[in-house]
Amino acid sequence: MTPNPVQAPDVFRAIADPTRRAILGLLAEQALSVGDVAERFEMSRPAVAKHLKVLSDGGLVEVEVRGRSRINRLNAAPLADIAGWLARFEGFWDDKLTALKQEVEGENDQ
Amino acid sequence: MTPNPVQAPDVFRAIADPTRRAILGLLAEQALSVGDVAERFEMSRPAVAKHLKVLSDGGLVEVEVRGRSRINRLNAAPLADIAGWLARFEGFWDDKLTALKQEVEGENDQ
DNA sequence: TATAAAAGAAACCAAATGGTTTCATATTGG
DNA sequence: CCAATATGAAACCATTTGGTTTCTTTTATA
Repeated sequence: MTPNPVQAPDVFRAIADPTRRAILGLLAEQALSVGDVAERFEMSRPAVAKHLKVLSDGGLVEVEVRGRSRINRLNAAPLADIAGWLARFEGFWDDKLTALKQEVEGENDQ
Repeated sequence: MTPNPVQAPDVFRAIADPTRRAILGLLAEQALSVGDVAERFEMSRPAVAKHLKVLSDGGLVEVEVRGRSRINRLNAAPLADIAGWLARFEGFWDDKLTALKQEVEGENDQ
């Protein structure tokens, strides 16, 4: 009967949009109110508020109601779902990119 | 001249759809023709073909034309872009989830 | 050489997405 | 208390998305 469709909060969908990824980048630096986030983008506040809703539906943003403003705070934990999914494919990355990745990680031998 | 606008092949968008993620999982096991992929899903072949196009636009699938059939092969390399983006946030993951991720990674060999 | 198989292409559709503007509500400060 | 502030909510819109069906083209093969 599939009793609870419940709409799996889709973190993959949440990060699909570049604006939302930029918002996450902002929130990684500091928690911000809706208005403060909106100031940094060339779109209306309601548009930004919708993006924030998608992000909080995906569990990536937590909202602290503080008087008349809502403070949006990054919760990166759900990104682990994506990392977990990616891990399946790590064996398929080609040598060049594996090397690049290792360089980035500071593991430069040979 | 900005010679090649080239439409940044959006790998984030490519993996946003669960059907497309499932297709990538299939192709990780073996390269498949369009029809072979479509057989595994409860949707029409053209629908699957469209998903494959999004994946190849995102660089995640390479097509080898072989007679009248097109063999679709996983190219996981662009997933490194996602891994790179994720790396920014690794400092924000809590210990429990880091442990979970490592567990998932360990399952690969079994 | 017909015919069947594999896929592409096009037209179409409903729903979701990403944006807008306008209005309503709650909270704070003077 | 009243005005300004911060946000939510609703209505609306255009485009994209994810799917369909139907038709065409290409290629292999009996």
